[in-house]
Amino acid sequence: MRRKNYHHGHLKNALISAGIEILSKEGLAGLSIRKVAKKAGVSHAAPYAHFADKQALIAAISAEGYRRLYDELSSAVESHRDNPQQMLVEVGWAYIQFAMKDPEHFKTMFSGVIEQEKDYPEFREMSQKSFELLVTLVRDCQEAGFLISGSADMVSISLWSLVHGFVLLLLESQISHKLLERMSVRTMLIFLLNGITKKGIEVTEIELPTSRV
Amino acid sequence: MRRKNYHHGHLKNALISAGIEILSKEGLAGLSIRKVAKKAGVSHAAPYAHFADKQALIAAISAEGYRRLYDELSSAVESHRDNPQQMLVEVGWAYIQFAMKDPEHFKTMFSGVIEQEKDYPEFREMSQKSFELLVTLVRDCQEAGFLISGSADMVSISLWSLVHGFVLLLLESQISHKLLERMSVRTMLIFLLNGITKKGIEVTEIELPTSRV
DNA sequence: GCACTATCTTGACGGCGTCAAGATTTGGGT
DNA sequence: ACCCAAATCTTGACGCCGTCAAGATAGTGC
Repeated sequence: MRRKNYHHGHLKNALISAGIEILSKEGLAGLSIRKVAKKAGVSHAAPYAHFADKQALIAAISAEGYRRLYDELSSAVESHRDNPQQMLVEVGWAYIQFAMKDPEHFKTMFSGVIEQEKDYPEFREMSQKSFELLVTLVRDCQEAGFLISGSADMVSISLWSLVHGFVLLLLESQISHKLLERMSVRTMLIFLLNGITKKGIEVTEIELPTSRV
Repeated sequence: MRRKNYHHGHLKNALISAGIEILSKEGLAGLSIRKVAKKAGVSHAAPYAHFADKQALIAAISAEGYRRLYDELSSAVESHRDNPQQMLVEVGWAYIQFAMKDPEHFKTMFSGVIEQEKDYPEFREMSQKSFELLVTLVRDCQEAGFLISGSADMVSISLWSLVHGFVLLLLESQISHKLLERMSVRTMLIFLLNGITKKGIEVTEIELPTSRV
């Protein structure tokens, strides 16, 4: 892991890791190639051996984010194979927790990359994988009969839009403070999901003041 | 309107206008104080007489965005005072059109400003006004009996999250191309809204290939 | 062991945000 | 009418930034 001589060895990954750290501490505006390079222990132009430009580094950081998000969503699915209804809640909850754990990384994934017609294949591939996971989940829920009917693609977009929009409004402090005092984020999620499920989802957990996020 | 002598006269507004133009053409990354100053015809440090730093300029640009968004939403409401159901659709549609007309400006409004504990009063005030417009609309729809029941605040957040998330995914090209070929954005909006209304919303307009957005 | 390629360093360029010092204008109080 | 304080704008400077070109160094295949 240490830098011995001229060559680093795993510089590309080191740069991505350093970038994620800086991003989460200082935000996208504070992320610079030179800082990333310094953190990885190389000179200021070394990153250009691995990334065409700053955009490409941000794309790689975003792709890594999608990889982590996919893992979180997957394990939420695995933990509730038997109960599609709870699975839906837990996947939504995992999405929200992922976003709140590292808001800057999450926001960058969805607003820092796509410009012009440049293509970042790994980026698009990982994002597609997550969406397919959601579509499968929706189909299960529809077969179980408690989710609204309609094209699974469109229902998936509904769910994704709903949770994605909600967490972004949350991160941008657009959800009123008063509301957040009365209700935990998880309860809000359940309210949101209840809106587009046929049968209501039970609020199984009593909301305690200490559990508020 | 012209620059005659030393003093500009309406520099603050000129800077905001210039900023919006640059933002919409070159994106947030391409927005610099120096470019804005040049476009307004003043020296590179002149903006500092009106804005504490770049953040403050971006906040002002965002606040102006909220002002315009509020106008759009208001006139959508005014046009359909008699029919709450259609009003809901048209307000959502106005939101989407606003975002698609100037994506960079819209995205900046929701992801460029809030950092640390800084407060930009006009920014928050305009955003709150728009939300209150939505809450009023929701109450009307609930009284008309076709929107799901529950706290008007929470239902408003549901609707806002849904449409906001959807349009952001759209702008970030996260909605699959195949889907967009089969369905217009307006039809998708109606599908989304159908999910959380009691009675379905009629798709009154036949979707023609040429009307696809 | 040699040539080729990938990787990394050094140095330079213009653009950036920001600040300090000074010039110019405006406006209120007398 | 005048003066002075405040507001507004210019000029010049600083360090940081993204990027590129030239060159140094290390690994790789023959």
